[in-house]
Amino acid sequence: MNKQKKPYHHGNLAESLLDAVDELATKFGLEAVTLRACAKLVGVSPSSAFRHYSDKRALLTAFATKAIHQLSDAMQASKERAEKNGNNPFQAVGQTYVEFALNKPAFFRAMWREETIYTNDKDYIAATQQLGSHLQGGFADTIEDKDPDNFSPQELLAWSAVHGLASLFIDGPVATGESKEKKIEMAQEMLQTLLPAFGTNKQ
Amino acid sequence: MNKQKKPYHHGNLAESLLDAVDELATKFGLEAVTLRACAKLVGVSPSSAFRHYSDKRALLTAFATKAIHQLSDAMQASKERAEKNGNNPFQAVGQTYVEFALNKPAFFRAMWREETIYTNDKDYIAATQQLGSHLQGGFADTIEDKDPDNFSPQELLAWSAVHGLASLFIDGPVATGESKEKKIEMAQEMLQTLLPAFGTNKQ
DNA sequence: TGACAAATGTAAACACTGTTCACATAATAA
DNA sequence: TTATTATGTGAACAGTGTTTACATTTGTCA
Repeated sequence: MNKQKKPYHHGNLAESLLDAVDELATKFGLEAVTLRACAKLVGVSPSSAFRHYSDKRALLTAFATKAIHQLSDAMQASKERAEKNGNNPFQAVGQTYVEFALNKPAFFRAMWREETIYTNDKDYIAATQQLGSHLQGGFADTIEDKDPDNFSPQELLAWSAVHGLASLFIDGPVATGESKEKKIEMAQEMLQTLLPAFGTNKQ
Repeated sequence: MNKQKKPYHHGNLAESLLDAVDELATKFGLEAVTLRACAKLVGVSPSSAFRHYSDKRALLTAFATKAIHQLSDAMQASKERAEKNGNNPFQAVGQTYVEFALNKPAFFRAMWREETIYTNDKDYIAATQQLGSHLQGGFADTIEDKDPDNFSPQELLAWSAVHGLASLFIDGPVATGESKEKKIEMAQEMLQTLLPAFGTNKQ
């Protein structure tokens, strides 16, 4: 009956609150994420959250930042895997982007919410820049332009295509009733169609 | 001093509430749209809204539907203008899509919010289908496939590209500090880059 | 060791939110 | 006219983010 008395101090509340956002957003959607529900889930009083985050918005910003890092890591891994197996990294990375949105829609939504996060937060900006560079990295073998600071029209097109498809899948009227596998297949076809726009028409 | 006594009945409260959502969303963002604020703006008690909308979510659904119709109309007009002037309707329609998001970000956001609107609402679905057909209409001269029921990979690519760019502009980290004109220019370049993906490489 | 300061968690309150319900008023139908 | 329906109201409800004064623990330095 290991009922040990709970200590007054939680230990690492800041991180645990992020986990609570994760769990609630995954289970009930982002709109259902409430400061009080997070606190209850962690087993702590609502006001304690404000010792670690100035705002609910700050908490969501931290969550968005974490989500972006997850996506970055997934893309990086996908790129390396493709290179090792001799596959086109562009296709692989693009597909990973869409797949992430399909698997974790609440995370994907949380990342891009001008109105509910602090988009000028230092860590958030750093995360988006890292994501951008990973995108460019994935494109590197397919798209020639490599100015590391600016996105070329081709790079912007590639990012827009996968980002748009992901958004249309999870929030738009595209393929609403279809299975996840079907959607991934559609993503592959779309990426295939996109290749000729990059001049070097390698497969 | 035309201070006439306000009648007990408003007249067309349902429509006026939509206007209130419009005004508040445009001024303060979608997150600031509150049922009570809408009611106050219209000059009516908060509970009266529930005579016309079962929910706040139903109100937002109606607003989203209206926004989609606006976008549809803008695209239709843009297509006709391009055809009359001998321009590429694809470029015109695509640019209109992005421009709409830039000019009315709150409207654009409101359209695609699985979690805050009833996406299975009859009118909402009808509006999205109309939008889809207008998109296909705009692509008609550029993209060969014309199955009216299903989006071909090329059509999906085209929609994803403009939708993604619009989303990245208003909610993402792309071209954050840039002017609207610069962004429209970027959109044009992106659409130009996209043309080779459609085989028939007409300008 | 002890005293004091900093960090971290709490309870109670605040204004605000969406929503409901009994009621008031107006428009319409019989 | 009367009865019925549609529309708007005021007061209440639970739930929200947030602040404030206070409690408890941890760390620091004599």
